[in-house]
Amino acid sequence: MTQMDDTRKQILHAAVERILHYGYSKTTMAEIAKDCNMSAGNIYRFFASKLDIAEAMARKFNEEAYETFARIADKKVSAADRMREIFHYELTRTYSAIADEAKILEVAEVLADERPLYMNEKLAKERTYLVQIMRDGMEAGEFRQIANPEEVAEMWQSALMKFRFPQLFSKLTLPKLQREIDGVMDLLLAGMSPGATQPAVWEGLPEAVDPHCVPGVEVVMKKHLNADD
Amino acid sequence: MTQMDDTRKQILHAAVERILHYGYSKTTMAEIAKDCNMSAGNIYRFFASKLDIAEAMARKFNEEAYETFARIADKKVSAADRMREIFHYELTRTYSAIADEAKILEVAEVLADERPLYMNEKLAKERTYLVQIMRDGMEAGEFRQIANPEEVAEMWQSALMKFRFPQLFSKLTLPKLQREIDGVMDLLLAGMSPGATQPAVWEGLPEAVDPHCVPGVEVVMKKHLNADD
DNA sequence: ACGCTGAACAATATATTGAACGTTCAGCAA
DNA sequence: TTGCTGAACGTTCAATATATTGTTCAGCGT
Repeated sequence: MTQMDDTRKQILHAAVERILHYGYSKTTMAEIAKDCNMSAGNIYRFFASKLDIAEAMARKFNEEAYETFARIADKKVSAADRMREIFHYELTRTYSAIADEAKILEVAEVLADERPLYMNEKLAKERTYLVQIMRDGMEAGEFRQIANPEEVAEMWQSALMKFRFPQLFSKLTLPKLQREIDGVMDLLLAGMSPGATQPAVWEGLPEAVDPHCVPGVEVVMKKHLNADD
Repeated sequence: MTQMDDTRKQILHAAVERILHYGYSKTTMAEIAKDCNMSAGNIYRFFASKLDIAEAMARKFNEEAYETFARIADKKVSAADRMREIFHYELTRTYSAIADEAKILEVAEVLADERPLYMNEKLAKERTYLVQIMRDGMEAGEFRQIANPEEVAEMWQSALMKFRFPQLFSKLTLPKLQREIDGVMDLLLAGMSPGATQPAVWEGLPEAVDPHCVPGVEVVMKKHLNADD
């Protein structure tokens, strides 16, 4: 049904055009429809909601990243450098995208708010590449043996969370962010080096039972958290 | 001038009482004043602003933490366990405080918003203890030699940022947060183990010049960022 | 002099209202 | 039947007016 697909693409194209120029909240379904010479109601035969248009926009934006991840993961350089390049690439890519097209930030914010599962999906997809690189590194003797690469990949993502939407989390400049992300990755990589010894299991406090258990979804707050130098 | 100090304490006490019950924005200077049998104007002889009362409240709350940090740093257990305990303690402490007194969250939010430098000060103070423990660990041969402990301490804080105000950043339960923070710390500690080799300096992309440079202050956003099964 | 009040002021928050918006769907057209 | 429209609905948004609040300070009492 290429007719349907074409119309979808047309709508998405018109929406991206407007959203990049006026922002997500300032572009209306009626305007997108007018750009496509159709009624607002008709858009709903192609997208279930305005949010779905934003998600499609993000998917398009991220496809490029997945391709790059795949290319980086297959590079013939050290696994450490590939790990670094993945996160460096993603940091620079999102930072510049937002710097160039400031209105993208609003889309990211809305999606982070309303589509947490999509964010999750993206993290999961990224992890497959991290795991692949880690296995390579283990095989090559560059990394120590890691029992649970999938879990360690999650820890990398956790430790590097604040670099994921640079302008949402901090007002640091790109060079500063790059130096900081490198610093963290230096430690993480050292922790995976062959000589590194996994620390003894820590007998922490007894696991507290949490009465305020809202399963599943992470939430992130807005505005200043700390300052720098 | 103990008279002055007493009045300050009285005001702070009344403010804390009200803020814990009604929240920061819902308690007015006039109400605090009435509780102290004085006029609102008089409060300003003891606190420069309402925000300063919130900051004093946080300082009081955090003093307890610094004492604990000092006690942990001097413990006769492995440096690794001390590092872990510092962050574990802080995570549990802030998590429970907010779980018990939900209104504290608003104070944290306001301060993070309006007093970034105070947050910074807190991080700097925490780092002195981290550095002390790291030096201990190096001396004991438990950690590898680290050229710049102050910088590595910053990287720890960066990697563990999301655990600092647990309920602001995520809706994960405390047990889940604890498992995740332990996972990240496992990696960081392995990276400081004597056998760990610091990765070769990474020749990253040429340092991009950032036109959107807002020096100094970090900003953090609100709401959902990702989800977790 | 000193400590404090309470009126006054500017800034912020709250309430209200009308318009605009996302979304649905009965019905028209092909 | 199928594809689409445009009116209708409930919600959200923006603008305005109103009230509260944080903050200041002239002046009063001690």
